[in-house]
Amino acid sequence: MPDAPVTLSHVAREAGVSLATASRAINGSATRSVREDLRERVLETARRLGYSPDPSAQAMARGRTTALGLVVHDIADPYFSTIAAGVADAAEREGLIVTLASTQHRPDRELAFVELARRQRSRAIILAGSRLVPGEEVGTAPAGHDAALRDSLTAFRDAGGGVATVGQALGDLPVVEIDNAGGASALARALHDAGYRRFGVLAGPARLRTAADRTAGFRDALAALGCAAGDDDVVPGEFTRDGGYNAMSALLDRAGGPPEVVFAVNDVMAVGAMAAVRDAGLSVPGDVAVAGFDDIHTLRDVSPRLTTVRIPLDEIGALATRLALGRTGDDVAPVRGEVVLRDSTPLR
Amino acid sequence: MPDAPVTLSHVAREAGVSLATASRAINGSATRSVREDLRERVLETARRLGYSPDPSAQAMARGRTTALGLVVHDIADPYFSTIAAGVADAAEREGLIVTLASTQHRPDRELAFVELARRQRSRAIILAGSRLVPGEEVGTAPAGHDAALRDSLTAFRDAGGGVATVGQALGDLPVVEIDNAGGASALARALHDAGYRRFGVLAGPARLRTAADRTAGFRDALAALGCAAGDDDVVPGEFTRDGGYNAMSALLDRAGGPPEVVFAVNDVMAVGAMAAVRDAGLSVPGDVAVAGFDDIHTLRDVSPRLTTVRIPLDEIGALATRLALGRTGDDVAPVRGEVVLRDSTPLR
DNA sequence: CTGTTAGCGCCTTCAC
DNA sequence: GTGAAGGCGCTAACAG
Repeated sequence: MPDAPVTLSHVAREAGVSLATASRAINGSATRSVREDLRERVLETARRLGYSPDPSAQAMARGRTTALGLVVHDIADPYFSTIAAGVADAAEREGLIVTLASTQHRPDRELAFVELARRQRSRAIILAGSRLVPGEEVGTAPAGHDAALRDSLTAFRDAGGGVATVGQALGDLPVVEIDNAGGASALARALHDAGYRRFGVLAGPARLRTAADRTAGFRDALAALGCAAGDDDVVPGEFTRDGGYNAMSALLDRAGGPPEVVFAVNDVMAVGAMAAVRDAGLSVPGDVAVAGFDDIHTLRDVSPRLTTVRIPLDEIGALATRLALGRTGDDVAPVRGEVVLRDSTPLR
Repeated sequence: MPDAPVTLSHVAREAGVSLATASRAINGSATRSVREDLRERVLETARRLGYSPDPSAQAMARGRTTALGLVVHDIADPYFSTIAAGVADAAEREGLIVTLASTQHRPDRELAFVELARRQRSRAIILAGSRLVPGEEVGTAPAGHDAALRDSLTAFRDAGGGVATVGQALGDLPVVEIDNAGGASALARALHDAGYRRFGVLAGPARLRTAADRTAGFRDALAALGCAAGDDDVVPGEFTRDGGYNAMSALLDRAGGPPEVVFAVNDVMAVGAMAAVRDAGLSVPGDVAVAGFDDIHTLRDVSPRLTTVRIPLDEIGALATRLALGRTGDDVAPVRGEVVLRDSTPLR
């Protein structure tokens, strides 16, 4: 099976028709149509010759590609890989090719990839992962990063490209808006109902909106219930297993003993936190109860089973894809979390 | 910021040079070079006009793209997402764009994507995920599937494309060869050393080479030690959490009581298996010890901590990328597993 | 060293 | 309904 790239003109010649007819037969022009028998013949020889169109050539002729750019913070993180699975599936259904960028949490790479996708004339761009908290844009996040991203994506959109962000809105771009604050509030209330009164929070990275919103939602609800978590009970950390481990360790080392229950702002951190509790010779939930956020599928079976806020990550990818492609009426797709109480936070 | 795609000819005209010179200045042709002052001038106007080349046009003119195709069974599976992270990182370093295909375990989509990547003139293709066991290719796997895949990839390679497979070899294509059988054998010996004598195996899908190799490696080592697992003790199942859960449930329902230790051929199944044990009112490792394979990072903290065979998944992605790009001398990169004994299989 | 000229593979007016 | 011809943006021989 040698590789003499069979082109449209091969097919046309072989089928005894013109290039134009072959083209119209194979992807059905909007304006012109082709006589049935010719169409048949072209399709048949195309199949026989193993023809398939060159995406680059089509892209150039049409002025737009068939690519869908997906930008995530870290594809190894189950949060993102689950979303990516949804995107990949929906994109395949739409006949689009997914180009993936895993930025490893470096905002500059986020922007660089968006620019790349733009000049590649991608069909659409999906930007997953938290935006930044205004004013906290330091270090790896150049000031104005999100603004630059917004401008670039807006220009892309004005030029006819599809855009969707996942998490929180960026400008007035289409968004799958996750109710992080609301979910965390609901969790706080549920834990309060379960009898907990002394709370700790593993707050994640302060500069990430997602982490900040979950933390704020949780603390606000607690305050409303009259048992606010003090600042000492809120420990920042990375959005990772180790971040959760370290933050929980810090909380345990604190004078005054551990809180009754600790809310880690995502499941991955929660699992790290549980490990820290055990390594300290304590037990979950005996000594400290633990709750997370996301309901990551592969983490659902940790022991004790983890209380969390379920986010339909698998659907979010498909939703974002539809949104980016303008398949939905609205430009905002709200997604709510659902509190799932499990063994890691028994009634108290 | 409107989006009037500025092309090379705009830049050339504006800089007062020919199209060819502009092209050479911007990309640096291999053969020709450009006078310093002209180059300077072209680059400057390019920057000023916000020019950036159209990848599709370049692809067409050059006959090759800058895309790296990555094919996985399921990007939501941590095994693959970890590999993908490595690939994404290495590809970015090489200036390549990753196009992702998540086939959802459908072999036909695997082939379809490879063909797509070929006609797209991708720079390289990385095929991750298990090959099939010869003779077991039924159902969703048309007979000869792997052969077709091999032929297609070989043709791609002969035409100058880079190829790497991950897991086991496919024809004589470059491969990151994971020693699944050896790792499983070592695990069997380690468990035997730890005092276990009655073994069960959650064997995964019989048609997948990876699952079959791990199962065979484990059983062979046991046989050599004189305490072979009977066929009744080997239960097939899906390569997922639910697959592990169901297979373990079946094992527990069996007359004669559970084995002392159960080897699940991957960590995800092992976690499902643990859940099944608990749901049956038994404990791990008190009633049944459990071991897995892969050492998935996010699963490292399940309780009890999971004994497994560690595979350096994060490095494998980078390795496969280098291999596909011919950055390494050899065409075979062997990867061995390392047994990691943890709390889920205490000394007995 | 620079400019001119063909294409790359396909789509799409435009005539027929 | 069909074919011929031009052009998408860029590169790579070719001349000069």
